[in-house]
Amino acid sequence: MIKKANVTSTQVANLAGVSQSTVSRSYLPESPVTEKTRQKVFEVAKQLGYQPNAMARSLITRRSNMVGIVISNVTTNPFYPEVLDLLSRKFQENGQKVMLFVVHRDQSLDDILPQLLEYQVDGIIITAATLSSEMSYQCERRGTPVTLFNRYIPKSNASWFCCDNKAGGSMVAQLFLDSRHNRPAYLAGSEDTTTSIDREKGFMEIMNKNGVETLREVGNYNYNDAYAATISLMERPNPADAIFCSNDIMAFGALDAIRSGLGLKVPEDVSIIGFDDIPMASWPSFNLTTVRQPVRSMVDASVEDLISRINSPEKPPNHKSIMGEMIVRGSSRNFS
Amino acid sequence: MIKKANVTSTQVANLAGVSQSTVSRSYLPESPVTEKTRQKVFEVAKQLGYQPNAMARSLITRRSNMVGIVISNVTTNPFYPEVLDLLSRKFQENGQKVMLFVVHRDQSLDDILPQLLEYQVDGIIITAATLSSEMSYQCERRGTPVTLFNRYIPKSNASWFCCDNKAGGSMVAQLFLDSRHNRPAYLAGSEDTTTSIDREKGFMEIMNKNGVETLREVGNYNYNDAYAATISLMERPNPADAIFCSNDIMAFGALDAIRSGLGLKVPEDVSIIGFDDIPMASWPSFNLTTVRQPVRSMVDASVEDLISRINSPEKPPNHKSIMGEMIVRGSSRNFS
DNA sequence: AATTCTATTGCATACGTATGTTATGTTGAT
DNA sequence: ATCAACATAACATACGTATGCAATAGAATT
Repeated sequence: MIKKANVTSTQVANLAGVSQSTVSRSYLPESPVTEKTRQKVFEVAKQLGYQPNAMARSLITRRSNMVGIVISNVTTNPFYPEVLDLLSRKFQENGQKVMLFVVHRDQSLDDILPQLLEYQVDGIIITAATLSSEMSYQCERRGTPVTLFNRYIPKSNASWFCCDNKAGGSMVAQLFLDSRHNRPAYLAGSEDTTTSIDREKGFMEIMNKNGVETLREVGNYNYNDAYAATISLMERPNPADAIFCSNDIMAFGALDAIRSGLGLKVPEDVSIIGFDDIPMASWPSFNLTTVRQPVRSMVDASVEDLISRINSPEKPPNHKSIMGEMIVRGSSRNFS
Repeated sequence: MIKKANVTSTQVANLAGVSQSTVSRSYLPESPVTEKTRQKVFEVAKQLGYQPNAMARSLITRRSNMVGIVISNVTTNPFYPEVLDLLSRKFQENGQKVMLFVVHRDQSLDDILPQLLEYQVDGIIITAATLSSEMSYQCERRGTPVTLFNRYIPKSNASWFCCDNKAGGSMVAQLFLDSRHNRPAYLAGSEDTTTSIDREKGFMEIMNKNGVETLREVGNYNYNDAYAATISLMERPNPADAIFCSNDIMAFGALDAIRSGLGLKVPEDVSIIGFDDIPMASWPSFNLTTVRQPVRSMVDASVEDLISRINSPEKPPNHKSIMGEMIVRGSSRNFS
């Protein structure tokens, strides 16, 4: 239960024959301390194994240099590990440590954000979950900026950076129409996510404009549900000839359902298009046509926004939708 | 640059007409404070939006309730997101916050661990990277326990919990022999990892014992290298009829190389066996025979070990190898 | 050599909480 | 009514650092 006592700046000071404040200043880059004394301090510090205590420092400076990342679906969708990887790398480059929370369906953000605030994080990035107005208010009151990644909330003072999901959905619809499909289907992700809602909106807008009737099923952004939904989509009397899956993982489920499950061919019998362009999409097994999310731009924008609002709390939140790119591969047919 | 001033326990105390220490004690479960005053304190706290400051608390208690997780390969191997998910969930259940570092090939642990120590983490879990003896010493000096996940280091005071990789390799070899393969190959992961080394050791031990000559290539634990290595393995005059891939992702690369790249059949022409049993392995596209790592047991053991050593720093480190399980699917042939 | 000025250093305090020790109030017994 | 005994609350201090201000030393100028 008893932890070893830490080496403190005072101990270093005593042994080096200087004051504690001089030790402290030795670690601040542009503090007025002679190179000679700084060297002496470092020497003693090394000898004692001294390292500044970030908690004590944060207490004084009111900056923890920690940001909170709230993420989910880390195991069900490879898109999120990639996001996490990029986010954390970018924060590290900016000298920010990352406090991570992986949330599950049974957890509420309202239980997690207070923990981040207790630990005085300088800012919070939230992806794959939504923010209650109560929590939004708590963060605002504390002056802790919040940035949403691929999510948005109508009335809040959070920033958000999204892929232009609606435009992405429209691009897919247009491609289906251009390649003469006439029985398209939308395979929705989780119904309560803005990503799935917006992709559907963009998709339907084009289909409606062209008077094309569209099928619909729900795959909840996971492989198994998508597999089942695809079977039911194809066993109708008048089955789909093109399926837009709201993410790549569902597209893989659809592919497997069609090929292994039903013995049909892609894209001859059905075209499949996904969303995300995760690395696996380019594997020969899948060779998936999909809308590539501009992950890097989205991450860069999110991190830069958060850091800039950390440094200038008076700045207003920012919002931006970034265009995705259609990556045409072999799972969608060209013409008929 | 100026952060809003926090609400402090002193402010709550003043408004509630009690002392600061009483406010503090109100938040400690079994402190002697009347229910009536505690309620009054909470009421005022809520009104002011007060929340205890975890940094100040840690400074006093010498416990941060934070653990460090160091991980890598988060984007290249779905096994690690799963590990991360389980680890972080388990720590959350135990009231520990997670400070995350995602390391890349160009980063050294020696730059990362000091940052964790600065932030006074109570303990550290390292996966997918190896620990220098210098850093091991630094952690020991600080009394910060370190637990390695699926890695081990001969001389150090770190705990470690691994899959029994050697036994796993032997199981695969035995299965190949039982099903009458006579031209086996080992597709290695990254050469400097104990996981790949041990799996190879177990595999080769059985093969040598039975006097079976074995091919070898390196796939560096990634899809693309494995794809290329498999091609070269199969284009020899006397190609392999069974490939043991040191993880599932490489097995997928091998599968794609054999089927899409070479137009051969699995398992008719070649049997493929992987290692990990990530969720994708059971997808119809792959239907991969593989050795399932006991992730949950490994995570449970690691977390419990770390927490117990946090609470009792005098405890010695623990080591354990946990048996994996052979999951037979369609990518390996039964008999010939 | 005396004086002024500047570059370093030391002193004292603050950050927000936890906790050992002392003081206060309350209860019950005599 | 007095006093002991106990349950609560207040007081004071410590955790390890950063930083404004005062003090000092050293250099530069006359």
